[in-house]
Amino acid sequence: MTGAVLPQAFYARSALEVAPTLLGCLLVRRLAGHRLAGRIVETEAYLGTEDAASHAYRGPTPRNRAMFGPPGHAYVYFIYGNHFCLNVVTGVIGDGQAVLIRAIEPLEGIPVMQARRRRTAVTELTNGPGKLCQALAIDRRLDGHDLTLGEVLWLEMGSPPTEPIRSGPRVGVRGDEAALAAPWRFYLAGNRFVSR
DNA sequence: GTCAAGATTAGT
DNA sequence: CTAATCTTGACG
Repeated sequence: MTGAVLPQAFYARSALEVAPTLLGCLLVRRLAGHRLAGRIVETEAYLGTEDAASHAYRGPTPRNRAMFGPPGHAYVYFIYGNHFCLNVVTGVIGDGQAVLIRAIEPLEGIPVMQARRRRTAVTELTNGPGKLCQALAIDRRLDGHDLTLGEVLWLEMGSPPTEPIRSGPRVGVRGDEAALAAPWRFYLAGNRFVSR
């Protein structure tokens, strides 16, 4: 059903299954009475303690504790002194798996997003993990938030994407050779809101 | 306490 | 290509 809030069962699978399945789903933010929403066009899967590129690689810490919690919750972290990134936790408690939302196609509340990002052109509004968090006012306060409640921040079922799904190596990661080579980035081919 | 690195972005 | 910017986590 299009528009239905994604239930916990959706997230309770491997990040490698969830990441491509999220493409075409809606990311929705309720902010001061506005509904801000966009279609997910790019994701990356991060596994647990066996994935050298994952924040979960060295086990639980105060920062990544949400990753080891229940699926369907948000993991939001701060990076490079300026930016927040949004993940959805997948698998089962203790796995440390998550999917990074890297880009969305803005659909609803675009003027509000533009105001938050100093009138950025629509194509540059949410085509990156840090950019979409700024546009949707996602920060540390939403770390650990339950995305299945349908309040404040959640995901909804969308129409199946018309664009083909592509995959490739993850962007900007460090780690061993296996982590660098793993094709765990998923995106909609030809969509202009995919990051660059 | 100290320090290096970071799942990025904007600007030259 | 490089600077910005500051939190985190490892080490001691």
